[in-house]
Amino acid sequence: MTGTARWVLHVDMDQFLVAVELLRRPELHGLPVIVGGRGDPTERAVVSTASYEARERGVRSGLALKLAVRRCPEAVLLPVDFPVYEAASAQVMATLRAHPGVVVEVLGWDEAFVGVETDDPLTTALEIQAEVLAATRLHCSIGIGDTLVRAKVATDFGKPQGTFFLHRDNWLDVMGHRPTTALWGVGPRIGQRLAAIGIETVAQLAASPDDPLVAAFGPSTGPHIGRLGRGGGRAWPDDTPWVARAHGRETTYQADLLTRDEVAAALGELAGRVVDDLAREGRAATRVHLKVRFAPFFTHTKVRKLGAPTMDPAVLAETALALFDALGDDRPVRLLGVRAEMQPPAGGY
DNA sequence: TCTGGGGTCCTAGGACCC
DNA sequence: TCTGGGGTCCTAGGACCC
Repeated sequence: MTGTARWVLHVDMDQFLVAVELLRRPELHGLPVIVGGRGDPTERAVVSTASYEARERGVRSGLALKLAVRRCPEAVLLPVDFPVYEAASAQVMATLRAHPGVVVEVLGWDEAFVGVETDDPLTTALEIQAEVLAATRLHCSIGIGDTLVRAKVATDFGKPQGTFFLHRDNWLDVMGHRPTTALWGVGPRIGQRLAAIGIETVAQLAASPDDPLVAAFGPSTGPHIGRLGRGGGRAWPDDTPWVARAHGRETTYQADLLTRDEVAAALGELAGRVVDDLAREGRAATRVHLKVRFAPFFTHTKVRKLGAPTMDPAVLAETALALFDALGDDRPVRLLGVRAEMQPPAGGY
């Protein structure tokens, strides 16, 4: 037997929300299916997940439902059903943790990093795919890498229902010619700013010294982006239980809010829900954030430290309304959000 | 033409203190 | 009257992720 090594598997469920819906609606198999909002294309909402058939018609996550049905009029539209997906997700994660000798770091509803020590990570990946399928009747793709970033990026090349390897020896062969935005953690804005300093591709980023990156992005983000380009960074998952830093609630209103009274009532309702979330965990708020999107398109965020940590929804709502008034803007309100940062638990995060 | 709702982490710049 | 360096806290906002 050859020596074992540590590998990171990135397990990602295929078209997760749609796949869960197909379990209870098998007759929809092979059809363009879209899960989003309340399933009503006339409402303000976006696509959460589209089936592969719908993706072929140009429907993507984040696309407005109105536009999605215009692109794919024959699509079957389903409302988002959170409790069902949460239950399926819990089943998936429990299946991963049941594999002998693994360390599991959950990334979201439908994905997780799995650390394994083995001389044959591909066999482990195939075993995990089979175990998840047997337990949940759901398919997943698995990226295998020697770092978290490489495993995460690899998954897309394995979709659907496949696997893909990315490690230090093939990273630049596979990724070098691609735009920097192909990296996990490099979005359109950072991509633009990299291009402005002459870095267009992953290979160019990987070859860049830290200095210009620090100058452009700061002492922490700069070197971090450079590491992303080399596929470097953390090489082992962290299974420490997750502790929330903040809780927030936001709502897009189907009809814009036009008066201060409407805004006040909406803030009271949002603040009440935030307070419920905090109370459930026995946590105290330290700062309140208000997010407002005016019609059309303009987002404004305000932050204020509370005089004393509070879990009184009236105080939270008053604080948020004071912040709103301070904006001094009387345009129609399309979205409101209230978020509370929380005191760290004893012992810190 | 229309853009959800839940989060995380980082930076810039000003205030304030020693 | 003008001038420091360093540190910390706070506000406001940016960017990214699923």
